[in-house]
Amino acid sequence: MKLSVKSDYAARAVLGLARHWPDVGARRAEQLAAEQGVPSNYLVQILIELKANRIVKSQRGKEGGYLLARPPAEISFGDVLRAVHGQVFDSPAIGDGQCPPELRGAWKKLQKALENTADNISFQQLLDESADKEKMYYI
Amino acid sequence: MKLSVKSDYAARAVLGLARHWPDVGARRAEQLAAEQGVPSNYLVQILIELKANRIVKSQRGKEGGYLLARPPAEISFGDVLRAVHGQVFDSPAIGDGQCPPELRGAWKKLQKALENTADNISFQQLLDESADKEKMYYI
DNA sequence: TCGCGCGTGAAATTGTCCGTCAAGAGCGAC
DNA sequence: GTCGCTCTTGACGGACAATTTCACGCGCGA
Repeated sequence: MKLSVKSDYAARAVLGLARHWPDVGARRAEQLAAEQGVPSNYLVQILIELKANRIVKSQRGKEGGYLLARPPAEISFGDVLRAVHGQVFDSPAIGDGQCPPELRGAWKKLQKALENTADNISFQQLLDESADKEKMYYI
Repeated sequence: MKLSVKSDYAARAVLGLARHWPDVGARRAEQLAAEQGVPSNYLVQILIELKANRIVKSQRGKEGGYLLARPPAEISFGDVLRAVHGQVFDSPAIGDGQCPPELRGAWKKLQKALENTADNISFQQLLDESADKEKMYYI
């Protein structure tokens, strides 16, 4: 029900990187953290998890930093959520044999609904939204 | 996002009570707890919250106990979830001014999806499901 | 008035989240 | 090769919520 700030931070970081796609240069973690209002030491941990799930890539050394591992259109909200938590949605009831089967079905329905929604939001869409909004201001 | 066992316990309790609707007698908390595999002292607290939200009623004294406050058809999963936690879905991002508006929109989309799904599952449906299943075994 | 079961709050325990820190390892520049 | 920059990794600790148990007061029927 209540999701952690971690997922929020992760989404912000990915969006921050997506805004520079397909820029060649990598972005430093600290810079990204400052820009998104996230404690940098914490963001680093999140970025590592994102990297383990092939959502971002990293580059060491001078001029190093992070960049997206694939185009924003191929990264969904669900991907990011699954990267930082194990799953998009989890209820102890689903794995509990004591739970009546009707209830388990209900929990799974909620799970499906959330996963489908999350998987259908790509970061490309978010970029397009902000682009549209700018255009509106422009007119 | 992992939701707590509390919501699971609450759902089980309501379903347990719904199975006896519209029986007149109240069901004792301890009996309900044993039947659903829930620590009884914890269940009592949950029942109090459910009562505060007009989902169940209580009766004191001998022959006392709990019973549904309204027909199972008028109790949704969303009602129960809102009773035990404050909201069905909450992200710190939604109330955070630092969060880019596109992201806030995305979080709200998830929120809406979950709430709609939860509100569209009534406990009457769950009762019907289990009835259907029994019928299938019967054939 | 007595017994039964609800009502309520407090305490103990546990676990997870959030954030920080420090030492290690790879890459490029010189 | 050495130096500086940056990621990498693991550990640590306080804060906070979830889970559970306990103790005692209250209301209802017999």
